[in-house]
Amino acid sequence: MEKNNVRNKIIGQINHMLNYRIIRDRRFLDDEQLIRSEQLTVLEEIFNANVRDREIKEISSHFAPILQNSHTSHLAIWGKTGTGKTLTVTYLLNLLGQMCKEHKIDMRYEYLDLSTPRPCFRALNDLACMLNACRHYKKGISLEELMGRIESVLADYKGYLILFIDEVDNIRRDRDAFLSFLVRRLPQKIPSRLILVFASNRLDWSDNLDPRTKSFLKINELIFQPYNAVDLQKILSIRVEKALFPNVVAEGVVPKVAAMAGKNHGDARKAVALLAQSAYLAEKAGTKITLDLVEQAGIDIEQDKYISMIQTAPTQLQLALWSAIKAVNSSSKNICTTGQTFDTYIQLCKQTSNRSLTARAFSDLIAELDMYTFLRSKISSRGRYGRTREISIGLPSELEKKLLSTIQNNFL
DNA sequence: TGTCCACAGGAAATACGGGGGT
DNA sequence: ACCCCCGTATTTCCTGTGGACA
Repeated sequence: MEKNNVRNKIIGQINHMLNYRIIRDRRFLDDEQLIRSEQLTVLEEIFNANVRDREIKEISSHFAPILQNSHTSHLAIWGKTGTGKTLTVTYLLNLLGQMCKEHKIDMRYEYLDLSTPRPCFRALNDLACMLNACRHYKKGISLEELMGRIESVLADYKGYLILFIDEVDNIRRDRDAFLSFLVRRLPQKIPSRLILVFASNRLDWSDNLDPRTKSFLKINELIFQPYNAVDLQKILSIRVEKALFPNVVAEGVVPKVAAMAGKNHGDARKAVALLAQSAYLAEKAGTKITLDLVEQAGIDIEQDKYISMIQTAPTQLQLALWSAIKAVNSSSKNICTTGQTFDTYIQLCKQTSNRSLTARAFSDLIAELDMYTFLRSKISSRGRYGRTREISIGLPSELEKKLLSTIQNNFL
């Protein structure tokens, strides 16, 4: 009996799902899953919708001289994440590559992705690998040696060499060494005509640079503005068309998604993520994508952000949040002081056999949690009862519970 | 008006750890 | 393999502070 019930339920659910399919091709809701050529197709459609016109114009006119066999300067690109720097430049350089082929001009282009921070050594090593100069080394090879190898593989190449360095500001430590190699040394050692393209999401990345290096970079600057709501709508419509079945999107959904993403940072990736989550919810609920679902998706994403942030946070920060939640909940007024929280923290450290930090360090942790809005803390003076932070948790209780259980799981 | 609470938060000292040089 | 160096995390030490209370 029981079994049959379950069976029927499952079958019913599956049938229901089949009738209410929303997502046709999930991959188009997540760029990571698209292969290069598909990414470029999507991008082409976006460009066709007149998005990023100004930037495209600038970049192409910057590189145009190559086709007449004359030289052009380096290029620095600035823009926040999700403004399409990487894709746009990659696309244009590919195109340029084809055009050069047609014009029988030697052009080679390499893309160095520094989206995860790494020291000078790694960056150079990666660059060398891309140029087929050597394999990956952990260590045991000097910077000098690496540079030498890079130079020697390029020794015979006389055409244009375009190096696109993405997220330059991610080089820790001797950024100067890396850059001055690229900017000052490399051009002198190799016969090719070197054009550097730097991308970064910090406007000030070139500020604390060796002035000599800086002056060698006769840099042309180009700024990618965040997408506005209109651009985002165009981008989203393309995704809707590719990823979803027809007629599953309610009136006004796309503008709403665009508006929500635009209000934040104009980050296209976030907009697409929001659409994806809405679609997922709709499929689960067996309805069209409605405005309410978009709203819910926004909340989900927001909450996920908190949870993944705390999950990847250092253990001490997790403990601090745990103790803050615990202390606040056990207090009568839902407010407690730094001292109370710290006491709770010490207990928790004992329980979970973790080393505990000093009150001073703990106070910094609280400040950090406050900064990331995991909690509220405001300094208040209680006269002879001292001066302290009044700590309270400002999160929705559902999220608070989720956070708490995530943290606790980490300490099992 | 002075005292004193219970911390905040700055500065300097010190511990730590990973990676480079030899 | 070993040592050194440097950036970061944490500790130590310290000065500052607003208002209740006597």
